[in-house]
Amino acid sequence: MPESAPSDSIDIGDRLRTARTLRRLSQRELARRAGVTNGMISQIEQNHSSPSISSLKRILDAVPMSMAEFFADDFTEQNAVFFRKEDLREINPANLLSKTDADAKPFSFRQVGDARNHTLQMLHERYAPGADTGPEMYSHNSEEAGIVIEGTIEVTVGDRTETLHPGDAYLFDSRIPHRFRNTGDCVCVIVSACSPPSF
Amino acid sequence: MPESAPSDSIDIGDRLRTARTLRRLSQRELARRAGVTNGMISQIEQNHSSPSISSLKRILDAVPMSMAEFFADDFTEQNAVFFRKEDLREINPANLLSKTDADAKPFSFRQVGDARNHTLQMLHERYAPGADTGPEMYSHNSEEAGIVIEGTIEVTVGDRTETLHPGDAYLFDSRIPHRFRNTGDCVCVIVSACSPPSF
DNA sequence: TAGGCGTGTTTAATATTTCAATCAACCCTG
DNA sequence: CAGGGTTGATTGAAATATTAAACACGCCTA
Repeated sequence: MPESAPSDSIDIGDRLRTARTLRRLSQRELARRAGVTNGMISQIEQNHSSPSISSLKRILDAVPMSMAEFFADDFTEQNAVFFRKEDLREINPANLLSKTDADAKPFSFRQVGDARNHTLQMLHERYAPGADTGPEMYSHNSEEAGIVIEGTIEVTVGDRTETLHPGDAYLFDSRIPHRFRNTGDCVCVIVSACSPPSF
Repeated sequence: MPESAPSDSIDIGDRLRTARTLRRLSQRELARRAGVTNGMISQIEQNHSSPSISSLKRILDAVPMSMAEFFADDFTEQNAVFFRKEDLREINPANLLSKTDADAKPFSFRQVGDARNHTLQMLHERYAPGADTGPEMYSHNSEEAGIVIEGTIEVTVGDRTETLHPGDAYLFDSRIPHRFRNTGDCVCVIVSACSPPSF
């Protein structure tokens, strides 16, 4: 009757409990959906029994969560729901090596969570006055959208150009060449989303 | 006594057998390393029993393979060792949308396998005459190296510039700005490696 | 405070996995 | 062809997972 998982083994119990509580399911509710007993869920979560693959599969299907997700190394991070401002990760490659603060750079793209684990990528973007992404050669096969929060930005998509102000928004197929230019004299902030992720 | 895995379930048996034979292990050898019986391996591979997590973990540790790898969706591809020329995937974003053959483009980067699953990325690169990556803004935190196979290429790393000929090679920290230009009049082919992967 | 409803946990019975041993087939080599 | 090596598959006994039901606790309301 193992009480806690040995160090070289995965703590199945903890993982299952985390997965379950993240979805705000009770043991009974999850058990009902999975077609197993609540007692079994309890035993597994306490590492009092090591479920068979078929059992774990049925349970995870009810969460729902894939086996691959369940056993992924960065389990908790991958399932995070809330992110503090300072936890948004800068993904503009040009900013990564520099010691100077990203705020001093022409643009900064801060990503919510880790897009590699999701089909939706959300960015907090910041364009300094004069910043210009240039004609975008990188045309990922996605859709992207955004809303201007602060400042103004000139957006070019295909042959159409508009200057957007706070509250304005855009939505287009990423395959169309696109370009962002801050033609104003103050910082522009945008919240954008892209699906599937482009980085 | 289930004979074959139902469609909504994972074929554990097949996966384990694939993992085992990929490493050229016999059921008995794997069993010995894992500290289980060969009969058990046999039963699992035939889907005559659904192993407990702890058992599967012990077995996979002996392969060795992580649970996450085992349950990854692209199981066989991820463990591929040999790749035919035509299976190298183009990763130059500018080439992906175009219907015209990548060979007509200024550059083509063909990746061996899927770098996302590895810490080493190898590319078969092709530069048309006049092709120029431009001053590389993307400075990933990696090391990269390459050998020129065919043609000539002018490589700039930091403040040093050299023109390399077949057989010549380079090795540098990717954080240093770098640029590749084909100043010759014929195609240049390079085999390069990068670790960790940059795309 | 009693009663109902919600948790998660425990327990004895049952179903399944796992072990140890055996079986059957194949490939060598003498 | 016999003998010893390998391989993977099978079988009844032992160990373990899973079930169904009871248990214990907290929370609300009458």
